[in-house]
Amino acid sequence: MDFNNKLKYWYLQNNRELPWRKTKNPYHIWLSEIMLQQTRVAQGLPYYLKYIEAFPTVFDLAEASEEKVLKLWQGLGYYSRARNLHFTAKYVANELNGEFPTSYKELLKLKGIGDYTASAIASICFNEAAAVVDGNVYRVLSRYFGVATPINSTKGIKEFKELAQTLIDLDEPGVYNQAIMDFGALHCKPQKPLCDQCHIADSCVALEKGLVGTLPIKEKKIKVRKRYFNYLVLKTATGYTILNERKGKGIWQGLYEFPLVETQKSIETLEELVNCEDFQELSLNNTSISLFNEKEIVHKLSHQHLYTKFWVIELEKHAQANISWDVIKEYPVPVLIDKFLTNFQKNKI
DNA sequence: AAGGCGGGGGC
DNA sequence: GCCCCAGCCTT
Repeated sequence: MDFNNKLKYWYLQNNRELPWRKTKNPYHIWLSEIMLQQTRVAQGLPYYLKYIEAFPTVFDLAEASEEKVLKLWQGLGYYSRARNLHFTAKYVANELNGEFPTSYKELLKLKGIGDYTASAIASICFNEAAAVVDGNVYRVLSRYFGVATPINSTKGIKEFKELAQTLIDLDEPGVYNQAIMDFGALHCKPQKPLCDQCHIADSCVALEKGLVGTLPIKEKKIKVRKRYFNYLVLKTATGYTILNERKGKGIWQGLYEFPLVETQKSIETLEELVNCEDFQELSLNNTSISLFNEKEIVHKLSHQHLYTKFWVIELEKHAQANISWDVIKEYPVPVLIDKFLTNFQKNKI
């Protein structure tokens, strides 16, 4: 049997039952593929179900507010995916009459759709022989064929795409693509792969040469930056606070947060906080300020560690405090803020 | 070509 | 602590 038939045979017996596997509706497939970028199936699945329910068609998604789209995405991370998703939904609904493009080449032009996602949609929905290369495919191919080219180098990306393209099943490209990904996710896993019960182990180069633990090869490690956040949680006597939308390029674009005082190192005293320029700009006088979390909260992103303190500020009124505590949970916020809100409101009762 | 972008889970 | 996850976009 060929490599592709062996994988399809494995898939026949071992595939996961997932909601997006019951359909070829490009809207559903697109939604699932965007959500699963750099995301485990277990984490993405509940979001997929929420989205299908809230936005049954691409028109529903197109008509939704950006805030609603981000709110339902809250917690899934990489929020540019949600913004691009919304942009593309509007484009497909308004410019393409709700019909997704039907080829790899055309799909690739849509915002938020790269090589992987265009290949996935084209193969699954339209039977086009476009090979997907995701983290699973890199691992399976590098091990089975003993390819040591770094998977995140320009050369490696090209090489693995070409190799994958020579292997794809021409009759059922969509099934084959999902088969190799499921095989990578469930069987040829990063840690503790199931080599002793693998049906293609006899022709696996990595197993033969003892390279299963070292392949695939990835170069460059990301550096983690430390940041020190102080959030000013206002509480007016009438029950209002301030939330700001994060703009610009950094993390959490489009999400909301309390007024932020960022410093170069951890703030230890109230006096230090009050002397910060960003604090003084809010002109808070006659207030009572207390530190909510005695122990700094460390919120870890893949490339930043955020050392965070929440300062609760009670005051009579404030010109900018226009968000009622009653509706604060309707705003899309980072997980860091959401966890605080849960704790804060629990303690109050 | 390199860097930025979340959050969770496994070990 | 480190690595990885159905990657993409910007510079």
